[in-house]
Amino acid sequence: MNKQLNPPSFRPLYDQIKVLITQSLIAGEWKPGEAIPSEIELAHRYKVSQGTVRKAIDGLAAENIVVRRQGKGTYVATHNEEASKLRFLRLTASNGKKELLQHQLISCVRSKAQGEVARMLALKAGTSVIEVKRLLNFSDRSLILDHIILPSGPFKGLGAARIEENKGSMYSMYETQYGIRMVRAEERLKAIAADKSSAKELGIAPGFPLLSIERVSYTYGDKPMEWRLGLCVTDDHHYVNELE
Amino acid sequence: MNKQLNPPSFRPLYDQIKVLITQSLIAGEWKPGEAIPSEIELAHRYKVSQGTVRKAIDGLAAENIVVRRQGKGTYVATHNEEASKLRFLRLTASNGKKELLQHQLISCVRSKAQGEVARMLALKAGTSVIEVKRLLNFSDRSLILDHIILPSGPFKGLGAARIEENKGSMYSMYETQYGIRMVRAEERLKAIAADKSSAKELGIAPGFPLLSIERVSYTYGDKPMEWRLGLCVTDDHHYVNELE
DNA sequence: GAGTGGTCTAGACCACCAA
DNA sequence: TGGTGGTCTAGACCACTCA
Repeated sequence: MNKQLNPPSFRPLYDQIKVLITQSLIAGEWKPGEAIPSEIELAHRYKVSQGTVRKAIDGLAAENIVVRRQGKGTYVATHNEEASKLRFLRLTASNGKKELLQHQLISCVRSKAQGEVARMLALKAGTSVIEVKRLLNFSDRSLILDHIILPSGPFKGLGAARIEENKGSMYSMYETQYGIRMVRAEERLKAIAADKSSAKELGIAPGFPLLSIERVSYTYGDKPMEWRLGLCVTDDHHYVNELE
Repeated sequence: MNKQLNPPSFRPLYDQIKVLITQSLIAGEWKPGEAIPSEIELAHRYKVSQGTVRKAIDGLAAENIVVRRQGKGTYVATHNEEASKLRFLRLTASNGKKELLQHQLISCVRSKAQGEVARMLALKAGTSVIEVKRLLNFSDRSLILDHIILPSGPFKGLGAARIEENKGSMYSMYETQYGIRMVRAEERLKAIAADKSSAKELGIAPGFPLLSIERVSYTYGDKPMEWRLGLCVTDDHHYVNELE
């Protein structure tokens, strides 16, 4: 009868709890790798039942923001563990063998955000950014030429030295040095022909087909924080994907 | 105390219910597009609480096997709806425009499964298969050269005529004509140079970089049912992917 | 208004982990 | 043995759809 015609959108309780927990995460109340309070504790804090907190945490776990460990507790997800360090790297050897991965820094300079990249990172054109170029070597063969662009505001002090210290594990470094955890990423793939300079860096012939992977990574609250273009040699490697 | 040392693996009730529902799905008790019984009804049937059935269905919904519609019921997912017809097609125009998609059949012949493809489809080498080649045209430009291989057992009677009848919507045809719904797929992407024959079909120069997408699709119970190799022209298109 | 899925609660019990 | 997450239940109530 006297209901609102357009109820300003119903919002489940567990969703609101999820937001509250996310805010604490952003505020740094619990850092990557640490445990968050138990479900019962959170239930008391937010004055809801354990089941509701549970459902909120389920959502965070589904988004890889948090990791549950039965019998132990719920932990803030991290890129530091060896297993999840390369979470976004989908390139594997076609023969299935494991490989040694090394990085080789080419350059790390400051510059200004421009055009498409500025737009994708939601920055005004001209904003100061850090631009990194590097090679990734798989078992001593250079297979990926990475071009990474970061807003220099949040990544103050990031330079060649820091990158080397962290052995090229960028996502791990973002977390430990800057408290910024990437939650998800969007990629656009296409096949291109290697231009002269890329060919030289990768040790292949110009015109060689390369898999171009453009990636934008997002942190909590869906804020874009990293743009990356990887050019990959895929003669004996491939990019794996699971469709559901 | 007197617990089993290696409890033959604990299996939650809702998981068992999920299996039971899946079996009914495989048996064809409810066909794609139809509604399955309500949660309460299923709860009675399996002698469990509604919450448990609910969790089972949650799992099926997460795997896109089933679709929930609040206030109406739960439906067996289908590829027939216009929206989900191209669920596995990730190629979009770089300018974001919508495009008209048409298929153009090149050939459809019977042959024998061999080597890698036989292995990926879990078929013995020499098993009879159906081999389809076709072009996909985006707004009048040929962009994908598809090579599809299907076991001929489950797809009896599949030929050029059937494909044309269904206007090239393969997944939709598998469902409506054979009751086979693809649940998930695995893809391997790489960049290659177009060979002579592919270049001719696609109307490009030999050596032009192509995005090669090899896909194996699985039906209920993780049974591989289709192998597919798509060669894509990506000069003004790209493959989109979301990493979580 | 009846029926369906969606939310929320409260409480019991199970499986896992660590001390 | 105690604490944590995981399962299961039973029941109340809410939001959506459709006749």
